[in-house]
Amino acid sequence: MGRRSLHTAEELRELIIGASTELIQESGLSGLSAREIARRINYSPGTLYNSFENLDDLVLTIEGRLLDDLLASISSLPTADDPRKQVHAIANCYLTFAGRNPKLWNLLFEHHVPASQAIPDWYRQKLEALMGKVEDVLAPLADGLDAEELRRSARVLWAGVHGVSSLSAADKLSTITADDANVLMDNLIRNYLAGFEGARRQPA
Amino acid sequence: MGRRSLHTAEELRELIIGASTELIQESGLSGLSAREIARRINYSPGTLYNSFENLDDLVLTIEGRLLDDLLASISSLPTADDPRKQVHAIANCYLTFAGRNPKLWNLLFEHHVPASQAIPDWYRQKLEALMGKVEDVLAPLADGLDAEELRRSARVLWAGVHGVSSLSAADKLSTITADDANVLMDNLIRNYLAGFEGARRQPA
DNA sequence: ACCTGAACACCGTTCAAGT
DNA sequence: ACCTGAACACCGTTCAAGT
Repeated sequence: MGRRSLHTAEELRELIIGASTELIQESGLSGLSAREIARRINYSPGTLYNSFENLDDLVLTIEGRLLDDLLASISSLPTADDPRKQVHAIANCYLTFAGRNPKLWNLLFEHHVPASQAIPDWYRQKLEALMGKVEDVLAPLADGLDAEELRRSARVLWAGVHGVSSLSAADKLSTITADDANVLMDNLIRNYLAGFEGARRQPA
Repeated sequence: MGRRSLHTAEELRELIIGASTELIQESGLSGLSAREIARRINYSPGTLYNSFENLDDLVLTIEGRLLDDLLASISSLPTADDPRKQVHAIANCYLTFAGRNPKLWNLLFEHHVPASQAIPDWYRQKLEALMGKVEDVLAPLADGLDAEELRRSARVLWAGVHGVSSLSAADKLSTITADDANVLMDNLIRNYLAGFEGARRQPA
């Protein structure tokens, strides 16, 4: 039929992202298909390739939005009196965010950019911004620790939060006692912070 | 052509598992396909369905072998004098194991059994055995903690180790300073254990 | 009983052809 | 310039037919 121009390039891009997001929410990354996206927005499959290089590109774009949204959530957290509570609050924010839409959140870890191509710079910057938030809340507790160790610890804590969140969501901790993720998360933060705060007194 | 009986049912099963494992090692779960497996073992695609219900069933079988292998590795670890070193040793074992074949190891977390069907009991038992190992090394440091908290802590620590291992392997921690996973892992265990051991002195 | 190969209902991506 | 739809090279799974 040729050109239709029912939507601007920008609108079309949003249409595609919207349909893809819904598809993933319904049935995960494996449920995403170019042909099904096209069906849902009433365009032919080929059209997607005017807006995105390929499905990987599209998925990476959606991942970027997720990171933005989480950063916004974390940024809008009220500041607590106790710095420890701040750390718990961030972890809780992560947990709530991931729990609100598990399949979408999983995208960040299920989807691997082919080893041939590098992770884009804008993606790395979003991660960096998120890590910065964790460093910020950890900083008041890190008195006496050098910057590198603080930086490292923020990443370790983040990884730990991720580990608890993803394994308990996937039911891969074999928790017969039905510990929910919140309890596990609390255990992680509590114990990790105790060691972190005590690090000055007995250096490794 | 009809029946060939070049291999017993058991041999055929192993052939399929072997080819699948290689395929995953080469190109991950997304590189696995029934047709490609069949090509490699010189059978027709349909034959796979005599040995396995479907690809999910096959993948789950491979996951089981992985868990078995890791359990064996952990079990053959020499006992150290310091219980803390034992914990580090297990984490290191995990890291080495995952690092030796990242794409294969990733299977355990990329692959999700469809929500419709339950995780098989034998799978859960393998996880349980692994968790038991962690509990065992944690126990000497847990004096005064109730069994439930020990159980919980083993799972939290395991999740943390997993988080560090997987995020750093996937380059998703945005570690500009090239901290390798070992350093991050050491940070996690050191800080977590400090809190864990101190838990009796200042209860939550 | 075991295995094949065609069949069915799907994929991602490209690109000549149309407007 | 934008979009289509056919084409190409793939999928997982089933099942009648053959030995």
